[in-house]
Amino acid sequence: MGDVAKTTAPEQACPIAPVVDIVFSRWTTPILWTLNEFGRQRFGELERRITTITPKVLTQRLRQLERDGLVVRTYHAEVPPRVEYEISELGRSLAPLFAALANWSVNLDKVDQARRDYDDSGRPRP
Amino acid sequence: MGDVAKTTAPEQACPIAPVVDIVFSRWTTPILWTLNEFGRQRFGELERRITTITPKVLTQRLRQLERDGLVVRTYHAEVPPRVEYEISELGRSLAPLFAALANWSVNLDKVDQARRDYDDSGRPRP
DNA sequence: CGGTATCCTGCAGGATACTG
DNA sequence: CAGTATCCTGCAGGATACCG
Repeated sequence: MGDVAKTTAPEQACPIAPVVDIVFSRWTTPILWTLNEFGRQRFGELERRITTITPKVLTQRLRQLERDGLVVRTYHAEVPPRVEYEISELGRSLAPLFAALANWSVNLDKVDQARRDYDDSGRPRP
Repeated sequence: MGDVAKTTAPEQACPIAPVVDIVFSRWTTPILWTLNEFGRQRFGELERRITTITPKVLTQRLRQLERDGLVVRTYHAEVPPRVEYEISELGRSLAPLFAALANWSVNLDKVDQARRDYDDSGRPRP
């Protein structure tokens, strides 16, 4: 014991921050969601479904997710080449999390209302 | 029916994206977590607990969270001024979500392992 | 088809200084 | 104490072009 001191990560006394970094970094949510919803699919399909992402960024994020073990990449050495991505077992273990997120969506209109209240109550105030 | 076409938000066919934007935008997690853990507290306390955040950014995020109805700000017109922040009812409704996140932390070492495997297996490969 | 390689840009967020 | 006000910078991510 001793060397895995965890270094008490600077910005976070917050134990969930590491998970957030992995799961909710930019673009990862739509990618994982899409893979989870539509199953194994090719690069181009993902590109078409996540309409505003560029191939460069899609590649970057997929690599990151693959490295983190959340996504599995399968390369088929054919002509033309075919690559398929699917969510891994570990990735699938996020499902309850995503479900919880989806459930919380019922509160979105409360957020909207709060924003309206805040905005036309002239805040920020002293 | 009809007018709430949802506009099929460009980047997301993904229904959880809006929640992610609200709850997991930069710094909001440690702030909400801290407020949830240590209860109502003053600006300075938050600043000290979230060690690497600057006052400017802390203010920005707190305002955002206040506007979204997740945090309540109370201003006491004393000398010196005293301001307290606490998590709102709506904010507290995120607790199960955070719990789910915390639970998933058990998988962090799997992620670590996956990274090690990926890295010293010489990937990315064709 | 499934990516790289380059170049470029906006803007989140840091540093620093000041105030009601 | 609890913020603003300024200024400045890095780098995530867009646009575009090309390749095995």
